[in-house]
Amino acid sequence: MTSAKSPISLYNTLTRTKEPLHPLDENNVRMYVCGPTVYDFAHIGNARPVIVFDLLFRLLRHHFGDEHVSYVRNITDVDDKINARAARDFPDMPLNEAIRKVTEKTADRFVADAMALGCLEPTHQPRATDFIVPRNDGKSDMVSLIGQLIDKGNAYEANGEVLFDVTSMPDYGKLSGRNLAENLAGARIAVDAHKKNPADFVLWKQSSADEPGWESPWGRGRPGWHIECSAMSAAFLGEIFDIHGGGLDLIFPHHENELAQSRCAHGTHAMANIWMHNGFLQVEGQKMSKSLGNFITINDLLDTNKFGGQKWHGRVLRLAMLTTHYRQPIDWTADRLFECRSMLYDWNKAVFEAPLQPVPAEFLAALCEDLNTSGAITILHALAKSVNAAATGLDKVETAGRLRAALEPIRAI
RNA sequence: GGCCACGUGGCGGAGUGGUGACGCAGCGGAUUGCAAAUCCGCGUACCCCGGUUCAAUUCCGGGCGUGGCCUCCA
Repeated sequence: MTSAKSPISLYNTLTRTKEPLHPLDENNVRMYVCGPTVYDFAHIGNARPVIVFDLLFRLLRHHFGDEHVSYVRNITDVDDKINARAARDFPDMPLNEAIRKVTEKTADRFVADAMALGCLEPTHQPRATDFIVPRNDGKSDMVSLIGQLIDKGNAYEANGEVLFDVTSMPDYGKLSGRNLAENLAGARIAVDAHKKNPADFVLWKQSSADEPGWESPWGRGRPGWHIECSAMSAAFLGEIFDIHGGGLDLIFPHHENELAQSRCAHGTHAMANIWMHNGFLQVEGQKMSKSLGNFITINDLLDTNKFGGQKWHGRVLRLAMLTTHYRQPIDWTADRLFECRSMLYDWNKAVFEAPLQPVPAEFLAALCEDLNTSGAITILHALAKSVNAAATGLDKVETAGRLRAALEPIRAI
């Protein structure tokens, strides 16, 4: 009776329903989340998946045991945007050196931001550049994966590129609900002459002498965007794992293509069993963009007065992000931050130094229901109220301990 | 144009086929020397139009609005 846990149920983009989580291996529950491309400081929109999936990571750890959950969040440090940024910011430096400067600085900042937001370090935080060419330890790599796809007839070489042939996979498009034929009929896709099919996407492209490149059977080049996640997820989580997460915008093409690559290369029926996607964020009712001047980085919020006229503690940002269900759109406003700050203030006051109690079951139950953070917050309010209203010191301490358990170890909120 | 979400009280935001979650702000009261803190009470919300139903905010259809994706954007 000690572990009368609620089952965890999660909304699966693949099936468009909420499903109970049945891990392939309860001793190693595996989750992969697409991390940042490190060409610029992470903005507040980037923070959403970081926080949401950290919450899920914590919930899984609580549920299955800290040692029984593997969470991989990659860092994409090879990308043409990075190259462009490096050339812009360090015009006098050799490109490779400039790139390293950009990616290291940005990646460090990202890791620091995530920590400030109360996130645990993922179990593994691989960098794409370490998984391009075959490795000494035999972990999955991009070049080998591409080779397998060619061997199996899912990819072809053309015009110096290696392309994935989408027609080689009968149910390509299932995740994003896209019908290949309809897409083609739309004719809004620029057709590259060397592609067999306009929807075919790049696995490997050649690099010019001044672009970063790695040796491969198809010449010196660099990987396409999607293949890195196929390689890194397989490297740490195997061919099929439990949960794959990311932002809504990644469903197509990124996740669709990742899934196609992995399944075809491995000959599996699935890449991940549950695909989760967080909703988008707006700032003060508007789409966030540099041209509107409302582009705001995590660092701006933590360390400057640019938003709401003051700095914000990471816990306030975390709570603000979780007041709205992760699949809903969220409007990021200063009012929200002020409100969340006062909520935290009230809870912290109620908690004082009470010894920890077990995490309240109702609280966990809310989170188990597809991360119903609003429901969980309601429980916290109720607990804080009980603490304040408790007649005896004993009740007060006990309830405060339960509140503290919800606030601290799980740091669900 | 195609596909997909979403639309709840002043604000934020869950949820549900049938007695108005929860929080913030506001108002009234209790307590308090005053204040703070705390507690109690107060709001008759679910975009519009049809349909199904004894009953719809909740299901179905249409409309309007907002947002997203449609090749590298979380």
